[in-house]
Amino acid sequence: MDQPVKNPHAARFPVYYEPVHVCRQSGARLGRVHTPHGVIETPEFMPVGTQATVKGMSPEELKSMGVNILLSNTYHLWMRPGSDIVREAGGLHRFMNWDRAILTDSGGFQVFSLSDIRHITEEGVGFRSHIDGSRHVLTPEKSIAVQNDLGSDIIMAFDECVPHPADEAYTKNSLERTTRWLERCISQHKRPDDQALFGIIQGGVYPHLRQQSARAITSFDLPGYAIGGLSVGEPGEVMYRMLEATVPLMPADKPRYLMGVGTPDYLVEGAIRGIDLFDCVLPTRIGRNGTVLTSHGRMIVRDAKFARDMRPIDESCECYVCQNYSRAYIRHLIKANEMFGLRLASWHNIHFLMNLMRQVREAIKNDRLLSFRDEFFDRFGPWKKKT
RNA sequence: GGGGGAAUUCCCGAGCGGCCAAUGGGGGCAGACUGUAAAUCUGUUGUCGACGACUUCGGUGGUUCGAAUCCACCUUCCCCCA
Repeated sequence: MDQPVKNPHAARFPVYYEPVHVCRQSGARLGRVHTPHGVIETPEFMPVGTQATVKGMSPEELKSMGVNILLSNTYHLWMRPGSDIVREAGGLHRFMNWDRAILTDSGGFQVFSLSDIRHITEEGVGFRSHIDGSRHVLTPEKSIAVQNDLGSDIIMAFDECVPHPADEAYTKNSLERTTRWLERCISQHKRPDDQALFGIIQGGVYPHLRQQSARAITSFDLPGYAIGGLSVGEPGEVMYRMLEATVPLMPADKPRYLMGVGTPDYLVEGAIRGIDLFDCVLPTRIGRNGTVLTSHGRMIVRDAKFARDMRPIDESCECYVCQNYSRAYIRHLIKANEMFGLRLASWHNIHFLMNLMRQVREAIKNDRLLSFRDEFFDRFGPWKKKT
């Protein structure tokens, strides 16, 4: 049978948080997020599969690395193939042959990333399709309806991911609109028994706005909450301060998700500040573009200096890629535009981050996450190279 | 044997008297990438003691104040006719 229920929300929500341990050294928390498609040990990283696939990777390969939850996207699947088709396929899990948990983003990030081809109003966001230029309006109601069709375990409220920099007035106005949109999302949600709706806290780089948003969003009784609008170009220190201003206002008995975060330093620092879930395109994107993660930092394996380097990407890595292929071979494949090279680089990078999170959880369990951070980054070095 | 065309910086290929170290691709080199309009994008790619100088556009001579660009010959390649 299931784990013993330690959380009062278990009876009310399809997704709930089970606390396991709090690191006495850092205050970071170890836990389990229960979903209709399995349990996720947290803190955890979610690979991104925007178009119902983690680019280049099969579900079996992801499972072999211990991936228990991945992220997909409302906007993209709405545009193509259309949420009706996914619904007819039996839902996103069956459509993409993934029987573990799925979280879908609401399209809120596309309000940010497609800023050149969209227009925001109180009603919603008008988009020109990035595929064929046709006009569409994504509203909170539409986003939730699409996500209800997709059938993901965790669905996200429709928000505006505010760009950086944005002035205080704009940020405040936007966050308040995002809060009003949340109410509409909740009203529209038709599957609260098997899909958990998470609200998203905004507020840009202004601590008091972050707090205003956190209070407003968490005043709605939802199964989980996310922090959005960070990691959009602001300095790392600013992001950490925003987390410190926000996380304490988020309920301790519900999952906390930091959206779009990604680099090893942000993952560890986020965990230290009480975050449970992260997602990022980073491992697959930089992999496809020729960069791999190693215990000694980033390595642009595409570079000429690896042409005759027969060592694995990371000599201390136990992943399938490092057990079987050399830097020279992967560099060759990428230079030659062979898809297998893109796959191998993505594969290793996902493994690297999954493994990092395993180590983070182990460190929390042993009350030594701060020590682990220092040891890890002593070798890894800064993400941004000093110039 | 006769007639016509072409040779450009690593490759392809623009340029057809000065604004040309020479457009544009490719390739090479380097960098970026954070809820994916991304197998994408950006920079760079003759040499040097380098906001200037020097050597380059098949070769050799020539015309001109000045040539990758015009002329002559040579070399190589391609096409057509016999």
